[in-house]
Amino acid sequence: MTLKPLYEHTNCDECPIRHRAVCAHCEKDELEALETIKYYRSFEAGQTLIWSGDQMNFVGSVVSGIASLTQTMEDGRTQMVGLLLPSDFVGRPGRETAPYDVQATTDLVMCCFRKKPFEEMMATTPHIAHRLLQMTLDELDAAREWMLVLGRKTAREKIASLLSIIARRDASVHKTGITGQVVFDLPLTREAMADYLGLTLETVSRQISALKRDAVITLEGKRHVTIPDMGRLMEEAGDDTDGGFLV
Amino acid sequence: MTLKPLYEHTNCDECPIRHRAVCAHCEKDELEALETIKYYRSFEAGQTLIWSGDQMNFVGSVVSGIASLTQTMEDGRTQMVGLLLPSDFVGRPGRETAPYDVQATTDLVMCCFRKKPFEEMMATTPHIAHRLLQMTLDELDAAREWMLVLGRKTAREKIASLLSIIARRDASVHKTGITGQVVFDLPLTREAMADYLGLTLETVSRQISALKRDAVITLEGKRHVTIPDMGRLMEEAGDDTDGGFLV
DNA sequence: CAGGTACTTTGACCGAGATCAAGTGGGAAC
DNA sequence: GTTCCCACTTGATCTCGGTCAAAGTACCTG
Repeated sequence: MTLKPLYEHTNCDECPIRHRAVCAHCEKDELEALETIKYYRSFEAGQTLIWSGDQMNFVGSVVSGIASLTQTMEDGRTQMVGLLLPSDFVGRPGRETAPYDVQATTDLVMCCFRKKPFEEMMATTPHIAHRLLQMTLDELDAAREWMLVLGRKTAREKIASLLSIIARRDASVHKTGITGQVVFDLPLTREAMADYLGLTLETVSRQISALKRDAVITLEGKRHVTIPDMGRLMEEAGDDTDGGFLV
Repeated sequence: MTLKPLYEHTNCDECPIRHRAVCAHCEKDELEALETIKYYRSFEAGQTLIWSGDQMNFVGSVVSGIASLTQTMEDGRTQMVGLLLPSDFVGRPGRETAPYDVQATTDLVMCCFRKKPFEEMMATTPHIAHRLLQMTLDELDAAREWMLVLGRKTAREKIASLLSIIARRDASVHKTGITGQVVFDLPLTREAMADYLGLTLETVSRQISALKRDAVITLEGKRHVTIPDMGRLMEEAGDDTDGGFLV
């Protein structure tokens, strides 16, 4: 259970998520103020950072890795309600307790701020509050997109939707286009995908096999995915293909 | 198609949603500034205020009635992704085009602001921006709550969840407790409920009949609902009953 | 009052996805 | 190498909710 520090930078200038995180619009002096209240934490894959109902005493940004927000019913049924990628924000200023479990889906590094000082900064630093509003509105859009997926799409469309989102995000990070073929590693287990999509892991597995059989995707091992034709995948996802990819 | 003005007030002091809307935290002078850019509009039940993809040239608050946000796939499958009650905010500052259809589910009165001036005010009026952030975070929570409903609950639990939410909101508006029996009118058609819950209208109808048969609810006519025991309904919804009702 | 329209209910049947139950494969520990 | 473990795959069967179809009900209009 030894946690090696996976991060090499300690100041914001070298921060890989600097341009997208809550602090994106901060001026030099604001950034310096933030530096005084920030600290890094690492988590191992599978760890729960925060339990639903817990006191939240920090907020922060995902620096690397993936975190997920999960809701669980008494009988054990679980639904993932958020997938937090690098630069995404964790925590809710102005609220005492966490409404969901927050888990490290992969090994994870977070840039944390103690909650109180951060809230105080928000009040005095419009750039932070404004950026947080933008990010929250984006998350709300993403959540509503998922409501369509959960409520109305078939299992096959759900899988295709998830793959297409991961592929597009990956392409945008690596700055490769999304016209030709896209290659990436699935950062989620079949079970995590099932929890995200409101399916069982068996159905996830079956549908991935079906997409492979129909040459919509290619698999090397269980996790390494190649999408030969993004347009085809988007069709399978039931999305409008007439241009205009969001994000 | 004559639209009678359903609102009687024109200044913010008498506004019924004054204490909950975006303008809730505004000082007198800020309110006066808002008054100069605001105007009221009425819509009839069924009307579409904004089509997905449209230019949005106003934002605003629901004063009375109910509006809904809807996403539609090419083949006609639709999913409601937001239910906007009085005081809820419509529109997204900083974005050009609407991501969803906005429809009047009942007759509707909106307090509108032209978008440009409103965005300018937001930049100069921290009370508005801050309130909007709060409201957006609340909506995000609500959206995530719905993701659990859509992804993991049974048809019966879905209906019970919807009824419980409407009942609790109604109780909070009328300031009646939620311990004894709760009485309200369903503001949605069976089809709208189906679109909200990711079901068909037949299933909605059947499950409502079943809840009636099992004495979880009582119906007078199609829309007038009595909940004899809120605790029982919450159990049927699969929610934690151990206290702590949100909102 | 007759007829129309919009909303709702109910029935019969079917199929996508859940459930239950074996397997398979690959990496790590011994 | 062998064993264990865990993530994953695949098969057989069942079931909840969807689909198709037919009535029923309330309200509005002429």
